[in-house]
Amino acid sequence: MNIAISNASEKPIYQQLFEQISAQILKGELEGGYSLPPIRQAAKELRVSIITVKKAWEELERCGLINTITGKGCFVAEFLSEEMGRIREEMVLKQMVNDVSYYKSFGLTIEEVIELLKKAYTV
Amino acid sequence: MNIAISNASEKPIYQQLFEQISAQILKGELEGGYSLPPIRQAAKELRVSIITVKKAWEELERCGLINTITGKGCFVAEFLSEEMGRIREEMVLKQMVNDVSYYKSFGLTIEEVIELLKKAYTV
DNA sequence: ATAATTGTATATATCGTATATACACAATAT
DNA sequence: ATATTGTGTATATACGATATATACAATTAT
Repeated sequence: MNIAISNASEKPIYQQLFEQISAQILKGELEGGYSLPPIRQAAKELRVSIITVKKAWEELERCGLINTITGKGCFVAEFLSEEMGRIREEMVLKQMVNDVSYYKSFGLTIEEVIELLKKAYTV
Repeated sequence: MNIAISNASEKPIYQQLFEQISAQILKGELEGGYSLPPIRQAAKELRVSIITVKKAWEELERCGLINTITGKGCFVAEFLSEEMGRIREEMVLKQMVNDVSYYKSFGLTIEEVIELLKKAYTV
């Protein structure tokens, strides 16, 4: 499990977990059928409560990215690679629409936003 | 006062207020020296507690966008237009660096992000 | 002076996040 | 079969951020 939790981040821990795992799944880094670490192990490794891990796993389940079976474990769902690409864009776009409303409120044109974005991307 | 509060938004009310007012100031829509509405009036108009308004105004003060004088009111700070542009970019860029980390985590290149951004901008 | 208008401070309620601990289900060893 | 271990689940608690109402202090207008 390759996860970095930041306590400094304004994002809640379960959200950080969710985002990083879902990104790994949708990049194909975690194959379909692969078993996520048991929540106790993940919790211990990340020095976090099992409830927090569970909450993240629940979000993954809700998004159809994993299948949870009580007593067995949590398994990465199977996707065609084109499907993965679509879902990935969908998730990013959804967030982006939110983000963009903020940029727009400052009266920035899309050209200006793109210029700033290039800066932001290199940070 | 031209403000839209959404209770559905995941952003806290005071944050929405802060963002919208600061955008208006930095777009030059609210001129330097202009007096913001008294917190009670703003609170009544927006159907929100005066504490919530105060919290937003405090953030504006902290960012140097307004000057608060007890018993008198809150006044928009004076800026040169080039200064306004700089501050505006600064604020947007700061937020953008945050947003971009999410896009990056999905392994998207900057070109892909720009394409999605164009879509998001038209929504 | 005093009343009205402005921002400020204190105490309270509610909700989301995070936690520990006890519970229930499934697989495995005996 | 059944006891043990490993898995996810549910309940109760703590804490912090957000939002509120009400009382306080400073300024202005009369």
